[in-house]
Amino acid sequence: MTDADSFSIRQMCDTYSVTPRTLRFYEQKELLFPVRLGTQRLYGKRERTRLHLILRGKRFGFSLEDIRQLLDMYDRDGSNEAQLVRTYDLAQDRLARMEAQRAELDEAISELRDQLAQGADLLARHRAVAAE
Amino acid sequence: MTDADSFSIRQMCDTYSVTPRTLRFYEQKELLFPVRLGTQRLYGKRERTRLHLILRGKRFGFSLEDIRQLLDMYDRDGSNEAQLVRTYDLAQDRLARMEAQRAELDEAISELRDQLAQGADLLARHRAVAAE
DNA sequence: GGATCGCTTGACGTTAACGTAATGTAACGT
DNA sequence: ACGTTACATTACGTTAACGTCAAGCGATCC
Repeated sequence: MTDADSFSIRQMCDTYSVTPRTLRFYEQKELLFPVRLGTQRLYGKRERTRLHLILRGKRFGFSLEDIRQLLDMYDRDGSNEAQLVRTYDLAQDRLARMEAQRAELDEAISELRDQLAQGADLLARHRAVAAE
Repeated sequence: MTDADSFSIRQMCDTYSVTPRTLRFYEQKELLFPVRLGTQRLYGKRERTRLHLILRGKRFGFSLEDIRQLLDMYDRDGSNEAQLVRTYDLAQDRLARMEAQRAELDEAISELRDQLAQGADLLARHRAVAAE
């Protein structure tokens, strides 16, 4: 921790439960851009939130390439309007997809709940028979 | 459509937007078990709901192996109690994970919404400047 | 000053989830 | 009978996302 609040690669790995190889891989794929102190990597606040978003994206089944585009969206310059509008549209699209995903997830959850209720029922009857 | 409501492989592909290769692959991995009429595959109602669940699972980032175990859960015999209990526990575990995922998804959605609001703001100011 | 520790950079290996190409056969129209 | 269509099997190829292994550098501990 040379400077202010920078993490070493090890601290990152421990904090986020990933391997060094994974972090270097993400860097190579231009998902992360740690500062270099000599040869070492230093991960500031920005890189940490980025990693957070990456891992979350993965849990939702997005590919790293998808995620990279999402991340790019997060820190666009906003200097020219066309660019800005394009980014905005992209984000809206993404939002719509995530809301759809949530609807589906809700459906899946309630189905699973039914399934569980049936299972509990079956178990109860099974025990009733066994107890006679 | 030889019998009652069986789908051919092509009908399946068209209905669910997958390739024949994918269906055969799922069969090889024991996720689907179409009936054979001679050499042809016939997909009944059961196989169709299974495929539906498979595709949904994929969209949530589950691996095929994960999904296979889930599917097995759906049509267990329930003959012996130990088995039944194990299945029940597994399902509860799965439910917990999905609910966690939903919470995370909600978080991600509201973050994205904030992001969008900021974007709209930036755009508005950008235009205000340009209009003077 | 030698060993260890933590990090580095290649480079090749691995697994999942299919794609693709080659070849074969069963049914069907003409 | 023949060609086309629709399906089949077998087998090798591909991409993403890392794992693993080899070899080297820089600081630190003894």
